[in-house]
Amino acid sequence: MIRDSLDMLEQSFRAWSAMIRECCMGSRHWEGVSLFIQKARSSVGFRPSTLLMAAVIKSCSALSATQLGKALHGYVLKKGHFSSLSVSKAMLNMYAKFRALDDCEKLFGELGSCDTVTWNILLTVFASSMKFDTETMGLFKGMLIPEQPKPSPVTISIVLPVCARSGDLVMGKSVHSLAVKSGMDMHTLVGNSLVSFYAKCGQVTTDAFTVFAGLYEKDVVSWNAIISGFAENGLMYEAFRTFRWMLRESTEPNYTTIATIFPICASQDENAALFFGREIHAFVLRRAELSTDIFVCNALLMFYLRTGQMQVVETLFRRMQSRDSVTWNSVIAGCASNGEWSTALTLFQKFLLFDTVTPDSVTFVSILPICAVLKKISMGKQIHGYIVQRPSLAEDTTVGNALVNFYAKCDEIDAAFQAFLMIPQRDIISWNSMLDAFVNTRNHWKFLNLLAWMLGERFKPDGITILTLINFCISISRLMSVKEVHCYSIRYAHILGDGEPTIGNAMLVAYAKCGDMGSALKIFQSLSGKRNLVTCNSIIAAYVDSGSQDDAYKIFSQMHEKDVTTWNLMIRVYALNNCVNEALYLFHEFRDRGMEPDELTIMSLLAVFSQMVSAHLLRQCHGYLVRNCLEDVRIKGALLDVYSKCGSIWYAYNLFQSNPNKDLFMFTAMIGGFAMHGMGEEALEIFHDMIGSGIKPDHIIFTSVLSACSHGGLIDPGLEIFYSMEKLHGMKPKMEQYACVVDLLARGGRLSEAYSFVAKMPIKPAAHIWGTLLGACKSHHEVELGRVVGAHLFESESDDIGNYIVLSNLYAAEEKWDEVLEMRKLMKSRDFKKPAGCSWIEVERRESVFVAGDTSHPERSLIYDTLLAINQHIKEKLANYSIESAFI
DNA sequence: CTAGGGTTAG
Repeated sequence: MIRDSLDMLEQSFRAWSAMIRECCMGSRHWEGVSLFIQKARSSVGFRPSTLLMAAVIKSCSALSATQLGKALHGYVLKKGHFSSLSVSKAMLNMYAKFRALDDCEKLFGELGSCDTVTWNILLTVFASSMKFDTETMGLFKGMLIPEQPKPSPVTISIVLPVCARSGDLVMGKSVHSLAVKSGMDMHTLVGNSLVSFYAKCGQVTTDAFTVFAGLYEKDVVSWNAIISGFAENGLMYEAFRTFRWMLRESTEPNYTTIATIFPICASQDENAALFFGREIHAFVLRRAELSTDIFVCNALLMFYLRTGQMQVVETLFRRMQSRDSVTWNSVIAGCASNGEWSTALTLFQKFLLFDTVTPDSVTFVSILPICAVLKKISMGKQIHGYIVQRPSLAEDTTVGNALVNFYAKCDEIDAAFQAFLMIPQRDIISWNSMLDAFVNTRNHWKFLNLLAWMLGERFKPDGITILTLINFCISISRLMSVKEVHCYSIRYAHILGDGEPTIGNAMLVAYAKCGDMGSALKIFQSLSGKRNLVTCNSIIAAYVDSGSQDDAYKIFSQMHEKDVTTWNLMIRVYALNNCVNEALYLFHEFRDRGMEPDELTIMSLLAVFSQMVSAHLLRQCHGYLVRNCLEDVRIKGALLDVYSKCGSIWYAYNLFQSNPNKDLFMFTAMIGGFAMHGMGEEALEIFHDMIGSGIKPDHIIFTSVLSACSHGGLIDPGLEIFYSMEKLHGMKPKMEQYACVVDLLARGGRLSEAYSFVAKMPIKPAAHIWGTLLGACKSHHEVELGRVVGAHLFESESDDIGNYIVLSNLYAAEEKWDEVLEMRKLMKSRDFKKPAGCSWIEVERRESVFVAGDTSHPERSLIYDTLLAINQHIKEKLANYSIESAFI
């Protein structure tokens, strides 16, 4: 009776075991594991076989169920009847898949005896974590001791990629010789790994090809390895040739071959890319097993994305039978790099609703920059919330980096730093991103602290860190720091190292911006062999900033390739130096070459029009802007500014009023316009409107509004505004604002008040402030104060000749001839000469220039007669009107 | 245990 029951139980156990094994082997992992747990819990006498246990552990590993895995481990230890190595190996594999390094090592240590496969598994775990390359190689060396199991071809193929990614050619070669000694080098697997290894170390044409050519039996992997080796080293032609050779040898390409050869096509120039790409597309279509393969379809998609053929992409994407996360990620990223950001976002939302595949780390790394570009801040935060809930995403370094950059680009520097702190394993990109964010937000101390922390953590700065450091130097504009970074990068071969001139370019810009043109030029010369467009544009920009128009033009004329930036710079320097004709001529040449102006071109052009005071050209330009939709707020601000400079203040005001979303620039330009036209009341009114609408004022707009007050004679309202700067807006006035107040008081005749204001200034008054005061003394006939102010002025060694003349004229007007003589002597001793007054006019495309005292113009008698007549006319008119009414 | 796809800093 009992015996029968036991038999029945035994039979039932056997049936259960069979069922569970069937599930596990048939990829019905969840079912298998659930059944197992159910049985193990309910039946005390259940003794699963070693084979069954191994199968269940494998399923658990396939399910990525970490907790369940640990429970199974506990169960195995408790039961203790599993003698075979296969259970331990399955367990090791499981922990390997979970990336649980410690558990793996512990388990490995507990194993009494182990075989090569066990070693291989442990090696795989170490090799897969990227951080333990030295440890992996140490482990491998431990295997070479005589009593340990011999390395197999698989072992070699595990350690060689480790050597490759740490760039350790010597180590790889010793692995190679080990393989030769043990006769494994003819093994295809070993050969393939060697080909990949040598190719990754830049030795494709030599070592890699020798190994490849010597392979006794080449499989499709061998071909793929050498083809991608050529491709990685930029040898596209060789890659293609080998691909054709492969077809001739009648080796059937597989999905990897296609996925390798397609990106090569895309990297060719446009025509070649499409030619080769379509050829391979056709090749794929002829083979059913390739055209339905998701790898191949993804490669196809990526090819058409990279060549910008969005129509084809759409069709392919729609027709794909199954899509995986790579499909979605490629299309999302591809749309973004083709500038179709909103499409990318829509696709992402569709992906979230797509239930069979879920977004992974790459999805978020791609989508966060798009949120930043489109300023979808709340969406980015929602995504952050989604990430936080999933440890596999939250612990991913690349996702963390993307979050840091997202917050940094959205001006949420604190959130960016929080995200940075949350990254468990920071890499060089994490540090560089955070450093860059601190530079861009001018958090100089935080930047320095972070840099110190980074170096303390033994992170070696790379080229991008250097670029960030250079930007920091520019930001604090300290020449000594630039030199320090320069020395550092020389020591670490960042400048002379690789072929890229990027760091040299940045260094050039930094020297120029810190005022050391000599060093900037030296860098430019040292880059001679590898200058690119950016190098030339940078040196031109440096010349433009220092006003050296001729030097800029010398570089400009020697450049065989120019982009919009090049032209913009050259047009700008002409505009800055009042060379309006050259600027316009250059602009026409630019247009004749079929190039399209951008915002910066227009800004330079507007500066030209404001020099020319040509409302007519300005209206033409305005028309062009409207037709080409080039109307961002900054351009509108500039347009408004130039309209008012050309005297069309009501045109400017209309433009201002018609703009529904006015920003600080708009208000600044409008107030500046009113200031220029002496319309202080109007300026004040819109300034108060602006404050009321919640826009935060900056130093520049205070300068504008103060100068409006001073030109409009609104002394007390001006003073009130000045004091509100610190009281209401918490801003410390700078030299410009002090100068405005001095002008305000002096112009209004409150000279002694102006003088005591200057005397009480918390910063040392600049020479031009004394100059302003002196000018006012002249207009208000204040000789005594003029003398005092003059003393201050010449003490500060001003080289502005205007001041000497003003003071001299002041003395002259009061008939103080001795002092006049004194001034002339002083001017002579300082070797000043007054430049001749000059004016010019353009009539029917011909320019006429007039210099004081010059009578060389062919039509001078007509001109001077007309001038006389006009003067007469004005005098008659003025007799009838007050001066004020003439300006209304 | 073995080649191989998509992403982030300038």
